[in-house]
Amino acid sequence: MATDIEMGQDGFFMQVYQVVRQIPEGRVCTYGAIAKYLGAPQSARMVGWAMNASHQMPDVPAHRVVNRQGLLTGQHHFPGHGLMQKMLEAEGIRVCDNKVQNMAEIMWDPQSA
DNA sequence: ATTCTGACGTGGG
DNA sequence: CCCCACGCCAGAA
Repeated sequence: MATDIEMGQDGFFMQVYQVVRQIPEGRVCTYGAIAKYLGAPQSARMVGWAMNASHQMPDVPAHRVVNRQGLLTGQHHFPGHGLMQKMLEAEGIRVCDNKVQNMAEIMWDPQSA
């Protein structure tokens, strides 16, 4: 029934959540990488939109999802100020000025998983 | 119903 | 370097 989240494997959102959930600790992923992995490289926006609803999803480390530049674009959506960066740094991720420094090294690609 | 915006990415000027 | 437009889909006004 559609009263609740009936998005199973057919739901684009759900697919995004599952991918994000698989992001290992200390690693980050990009919206585009997820979108591309799902076969929608042009729908990176939807990935971000899905993340917006991710707060109803358990074990969805949205803080590990950054944009192509490695910028913590979703930082403003997190409770508290600078929480996202703090969480990333807590995992050993080097962040500076709201941007992941060694992003290329910690970049986790679902396709490679 | 229409219009705009949005946690993006790519391409063109 | 900066600015603009397109695509993609969903949600809010």
